[in-house]
Amino acid sequence: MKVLIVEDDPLHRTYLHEAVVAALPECETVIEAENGLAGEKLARDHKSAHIVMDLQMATRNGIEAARTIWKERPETHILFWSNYSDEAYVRGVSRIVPDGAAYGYVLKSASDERLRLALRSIFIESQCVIDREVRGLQQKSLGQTNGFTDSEYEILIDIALGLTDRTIAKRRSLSLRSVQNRLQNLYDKLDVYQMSNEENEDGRFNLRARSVTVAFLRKLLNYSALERAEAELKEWLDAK
Amino acid sequence: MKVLIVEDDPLHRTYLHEAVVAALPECETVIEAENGLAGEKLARDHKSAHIVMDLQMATRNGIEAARTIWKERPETHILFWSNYSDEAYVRGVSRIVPDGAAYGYVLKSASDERLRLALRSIFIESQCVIDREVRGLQQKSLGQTNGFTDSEYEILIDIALGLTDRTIAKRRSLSLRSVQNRLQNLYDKLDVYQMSNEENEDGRFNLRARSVTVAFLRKLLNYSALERAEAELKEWLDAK
DNA sequence: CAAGAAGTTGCGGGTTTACGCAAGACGGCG
DNA sequence: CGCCGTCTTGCGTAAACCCGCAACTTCTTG
Repeated sequence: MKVLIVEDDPLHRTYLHEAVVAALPECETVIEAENGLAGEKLARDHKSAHIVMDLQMATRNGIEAARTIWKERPETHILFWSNYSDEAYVRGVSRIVPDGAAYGYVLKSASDERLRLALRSIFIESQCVIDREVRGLQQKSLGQTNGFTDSEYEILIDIALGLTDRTIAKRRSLSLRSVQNRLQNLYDKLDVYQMSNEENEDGRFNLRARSVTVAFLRKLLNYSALERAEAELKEWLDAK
Repeated sequence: MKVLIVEDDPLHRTYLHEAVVAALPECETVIEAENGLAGEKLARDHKSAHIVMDLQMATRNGIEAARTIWKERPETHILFWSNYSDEAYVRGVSRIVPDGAAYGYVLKSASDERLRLALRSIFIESQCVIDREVRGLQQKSLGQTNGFTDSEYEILIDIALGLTDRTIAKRRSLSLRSVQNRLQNLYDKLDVYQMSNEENEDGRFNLRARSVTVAFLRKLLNYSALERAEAELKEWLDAK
C-alpha cells in the first residue's frame, strides 16, 4: 500500500507521516505534497488510492483537490484532516463525495488513537468515519431540521458574492419576486430581525449585508467557501 | 528569564518550546497556555515579561489577549507567531501595540534560524522584528499609498457588520451624505465597478455587499476582525 | 380525488442606496 | 491674504430593495 499525504504545515506533515506508518504496517511507501495542486499531481502520477488531505491550504484547498482527484478516480479513499468543523467545510465536502466512496473527516484535535482507527477503517475496511462533532453538523446541515435548504444556502452565497436581485434571478432562472421571497426566508432563518424590534430606531440593519455577516460568524460561510463560489461565478459570467 | 507560550496547536506548542530553549540559554523556565484566556491568566499570575503568542485561537484570539496583557503591563515583550499575513491581522496588531513596546511578527513558515533571531532580538535586545512579507503590508496599510485610510477602513467595517447608512451616520457622528460619500470612496478603491462597465447588464453588483466580499478575498477583512468589530458594535449598542 | 402544504410569480408601494451637483468649511502654501 | 485640494453637507432623482397581498402551480397525503 502507498499513502499520499497532502498537508502544507511541515509539523503536521511529519506528524501524519509517523501516524500513518504506525497505524498501517501494510503501508510500504508514504509520499507527501505540500499543497493541493502538488497533491493532485502526485495522486495522478502515482494513481494513489489512499490519501490523507488537509482542508485549509494556501494555493489550492483540500476540497478542490479532492474534487478533481475523485473525478478521475472515484474509488479513491480520502481522509480529510482538518482544524475546523465549520458548517461550510462539512457542506463543501459532502457535496463532492462520489456515491459509495470511502472517506472520513477527522479533526486535528482528535487523539492519536482516534486517528489510528480512522486510518485503518477507511483505508483497510473501506468504511466512512466522521468525527462526532462533524457528524452533528452534517445531520443538521443536510437534514432540514433547523438547518438550511439548498435553495437558502444558494441564495446566501449569491448575496455574499454581491449579486443584485436581478442577476440572481437570471443566474438561478427565477423571477425577481421569487428571489426576494427566498431572501425573506433567509432573513427569517438567520434571525436578522432580532434587534430591530420595538422601534429601536438604531440597531436597524441592512438585512442583506447583515445576513452575510451573521452567516460568517456562525460559520455557515468561510473563506474557502467564498473563494469557491467566486470561481464558479466567474465561470458563469464568462460562459454568458 | 521566564517565557510564556500561548498556542493552541499541541504540535506547534512543543515545537516552540524547543525553539525557545535552544535560542535562549538564559531562559530557565517555559510555561504554556493553550488558548488566549488561559494565556492572559498565566501572564498575570507570573507577571510574564516575555511571551510568544499565536494569533488564531479558538476561545480567545491572540490580538485580544495581547491587548489586555499590554494594558496591564505595556513593557511586556510579545512575539506574534502566525500562519497568515492577512492585512486584517497586521492592522489589528499595530492598533494595539503600546508606544515603544518591543514586539515582533513572524510567520510560521519562517525558518528555524529566523525564529531564533527574532526571539533573541525581541526578548534580549528589546528590538522590533517584523517579517518581510508582513512588513510590506504594514507599509502599504498604514501609509496611504494604495492602502486604506482609517476612515475608509472604518466604513468598510460598518457595512460589513450590516449597518444602514443612517446608523453609521449616528455611530460615527456624520451626516447621511458624508457616509455615502465615504462609501463611494470605498467602492472606488476596492475597484468594485470593474465588471459593470460597457453596459454589461449582468455582472452588475450590489456594491455594498460586493465590497465586503472583495475585502474578504483580499484579506483586508477576516474572521477575527469581524468578530472584534461585532463585539465593539454590541458595546456601542448597549451603551446607547 | 379533495384538501392542504410549499413554492413561484405579478402588482403595488414604502424605504433605502447610489450618486451628480453645488455650496460651505478647513488647512496648507506660496 | 488668496488660491487650491480635501472633506462635509444638503437637495433631488433614479434605481434597487423589502415586503404584504393574492392568484397559480406542484406535490404530498389521507
